Amino acid sequence: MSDVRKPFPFREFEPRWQQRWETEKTFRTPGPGDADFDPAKPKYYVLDMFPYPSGAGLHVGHPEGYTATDILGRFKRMNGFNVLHPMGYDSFGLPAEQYAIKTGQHPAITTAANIENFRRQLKALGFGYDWDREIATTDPEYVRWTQWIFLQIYNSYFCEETNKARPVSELEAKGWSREDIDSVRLAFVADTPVWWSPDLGTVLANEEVEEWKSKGHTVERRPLRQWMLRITKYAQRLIDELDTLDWPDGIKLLQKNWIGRSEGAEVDFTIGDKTVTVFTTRPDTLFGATYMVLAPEHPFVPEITSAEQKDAVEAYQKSCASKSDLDRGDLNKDKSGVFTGAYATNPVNGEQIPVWIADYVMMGYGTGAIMAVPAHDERDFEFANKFNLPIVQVVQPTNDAAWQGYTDPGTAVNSGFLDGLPTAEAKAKMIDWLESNNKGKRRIQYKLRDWLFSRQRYWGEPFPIVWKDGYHHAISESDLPLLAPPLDDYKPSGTPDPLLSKATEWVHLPDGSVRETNTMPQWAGSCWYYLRYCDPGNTSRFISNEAEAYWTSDKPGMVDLYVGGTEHAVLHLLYARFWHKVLFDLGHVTTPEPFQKLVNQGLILGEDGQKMSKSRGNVVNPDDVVREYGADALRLYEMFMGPLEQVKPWQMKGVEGVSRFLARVWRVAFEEAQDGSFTVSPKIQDVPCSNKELLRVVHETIKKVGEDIEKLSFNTAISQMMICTNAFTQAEVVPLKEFIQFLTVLNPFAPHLSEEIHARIGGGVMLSEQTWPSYDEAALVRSEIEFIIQVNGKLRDRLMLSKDADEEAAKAAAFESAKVKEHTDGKTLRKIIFVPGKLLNIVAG
RNA sequence: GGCGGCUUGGCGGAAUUGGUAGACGCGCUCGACUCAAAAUCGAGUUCUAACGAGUGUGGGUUCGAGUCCCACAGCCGCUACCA
Repeated sequence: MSDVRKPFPFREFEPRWQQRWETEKTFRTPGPGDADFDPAKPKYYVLDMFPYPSGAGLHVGHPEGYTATDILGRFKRMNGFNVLHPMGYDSFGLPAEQYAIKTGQHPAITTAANIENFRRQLKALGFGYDWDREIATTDPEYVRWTQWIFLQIYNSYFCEETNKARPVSELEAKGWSREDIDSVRLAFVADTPVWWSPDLGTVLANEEVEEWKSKGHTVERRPLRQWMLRITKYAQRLIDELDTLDWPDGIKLLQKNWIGRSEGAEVDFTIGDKTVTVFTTRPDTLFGATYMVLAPEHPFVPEITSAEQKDAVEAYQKSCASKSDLDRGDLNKDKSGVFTGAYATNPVNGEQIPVWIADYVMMGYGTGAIMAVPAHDERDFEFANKFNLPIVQVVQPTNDAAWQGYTDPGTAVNSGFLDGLPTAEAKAKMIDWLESNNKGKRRIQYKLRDWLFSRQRYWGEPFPIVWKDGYHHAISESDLPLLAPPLDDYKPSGTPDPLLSKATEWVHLPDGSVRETNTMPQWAGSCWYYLRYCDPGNTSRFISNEAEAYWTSDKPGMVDLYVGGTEHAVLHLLYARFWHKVLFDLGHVTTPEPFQKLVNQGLILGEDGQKMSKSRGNVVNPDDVVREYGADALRLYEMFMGPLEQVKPWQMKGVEGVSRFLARVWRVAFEEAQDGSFTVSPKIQDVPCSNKELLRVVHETIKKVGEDIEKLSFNTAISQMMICTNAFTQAEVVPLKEFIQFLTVLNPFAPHLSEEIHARIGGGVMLSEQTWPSYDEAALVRSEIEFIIQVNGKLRDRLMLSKDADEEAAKAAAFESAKVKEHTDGKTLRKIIFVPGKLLNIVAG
């Protein structure tokens, strides 16, 4: 089937143009330091989320975003911008390592092969990337600067006064001790309970646990020494500075919810001689606290548990330890818990309340302890009912709702000095009371946790850290990049020791110090790659000041447009913002944010309307589409499917449709001879356009396509080009100048076909090097316009009238119309609505 | 449970500030070309025989609502006992 004659010879000319763009470096982007760099030219930085080069190759989701940015980039180029539109690979990652475990082959080999395949596929789609700027996060030179940035973070602390990162050398100068400095570094070591998978040989992030468990791997909870990044210090800035960005509201909200700011108070309860602090957002309900709950892992539990309850408590703790957070949540909505036998004293009224442990309280949030107010908290209410604990009303609902389980604001009752106050005021008054009596304080709590930054994998950046005498030390910058040595085998050892600990010679240094053997997570490389594109060959800095200054913008975010999938709404986009802010604080970059405008492309579903997946057998391979219909057809179809941001199903028939459109453009230009060769159509003539209607369509197309590209509304731009092509097809004469203007407009969408036609009809300089045509207002004007005539808002007739017909003229014409008369005869005229150039509505009754 | 998004012909989708609903494409029907078919070109295609009705459902505002307001339903994503 694949060898039938194609309506236009894309298999011949597409690779030829790709070759030419490559050898001539058509899309090379000059930057500061280059001989041909023009600093006066405005810049435009349009960025794709770079792919993980999997063994499966590109899927059709990749070219969706990539084509969109390519069209925009080519368009901006044609409009005089110096466009930075780069591509690279996020090439560290578990699959290459899993393959290494199976075969013993070094992951670098698999990775290189996958990158080569990705590059081939990307080039076959004709994207206008500057390939000289291509980067891979696994390149030693790239690793070097990832490690260098890590060291900047490691050598910084968060200064609360200035709300910024500062070098720890400032603390050294102030005489801080080594321990004190280590306790405030933005990169620090902590013993944290983590999810450890023995057969994968690594810890997993919370969000990875279910995925790997479902694949049959075992996962257990273990306290391990881990590197953490103190992202929580940036929580407030990460929320506040979202407002300066041109991102979809949904994504901003997602990030805000992820960071999860809540305002409330810490309240100190006492249990015997111990003080247990709880966090609450409802200090106004303190009088209604009838029991206390500690997380099962809370450190005080063993100490406060009574002898009678010891066995029950320990059994309960054990059963919780094996459950994942998800088990504790979704799968176990049913409340469970055990009484510890201890009682706590409520600081506001001295009441003794029982202390329980229950897995609905998490150690990781707040203080790991809560005061339970069952009357006004759903979870506490459920728990109290199950275990017959007292429920005391302290809020009077504002409506006639029942007070049991009423969680909305209301009026304080049974609450001593708070009685009669609305909730908001009661909260404030209680916090004042707690602070002045030294029983608690105002507290802002975030859901965001510090970032667990170490992995026990092999295929990641090693930490540029050595250990000596129990302290960690940065290695010298001149020793970067620090690369992992090849291993004899990549199988996990079955212990939580990182894989790199197998490389004993590498680990043990002559001076007696040992290397850190953890590696960085895959997120590290993607946190700053957009910076490296600006200055990829720099050997003395991660980005030169000149390149940074030129490619950055006067807006808070550096990159003008960033396009990628929603799956990165929180993690990648939050981590990259965090790193950028640290670099900003330290003076290495001049904008506070990395990405000014963000657009999420919608998922492409399979032909069956389901998510594409191997198991469903509905996956579309872009290589097949290119072979059958050509790269231009694939590009065009992906853009014609619907709005970029929308979820939409694939339809192979639709690819045929756009392919037919391209064939029609081809046939406007050429006639096919008997032998299958193409000759320029005699309809193409180098004459002024005398066809006013055709001229108008061409200029409307120039205008609309330009406007639509700016709006990223590619589907409507294509439909306009189809209209224009149909007009050319039907015209007796195709004026050369207008046809070339059309080809120029088509070029960003279908670069190969438009270049080929243009070259064959003798157009001269490559379209990719041409400027975007301007449209002529005069050509757009119609002398007569079809006016809509309504009676009582219903369409009754359409009349051709002069474009500037006034109300009187339109009215006169309307009352001539039989169709109008039919609906107005015998009625009283009440009102006339007239919209110039558009419509006349006769209100009669 | 919470948050977000979506709902327009047989299908993907168009519709400025509220102003011709269904652009463009797919599919389908008919015609031309052909011995024939494919391809191509041309015509038609929301439903209804018609009157009319029509943008998930019910209400509202307006001369006029796919678009604005209120209530409801259904799908899809993300998140999950966050105190």
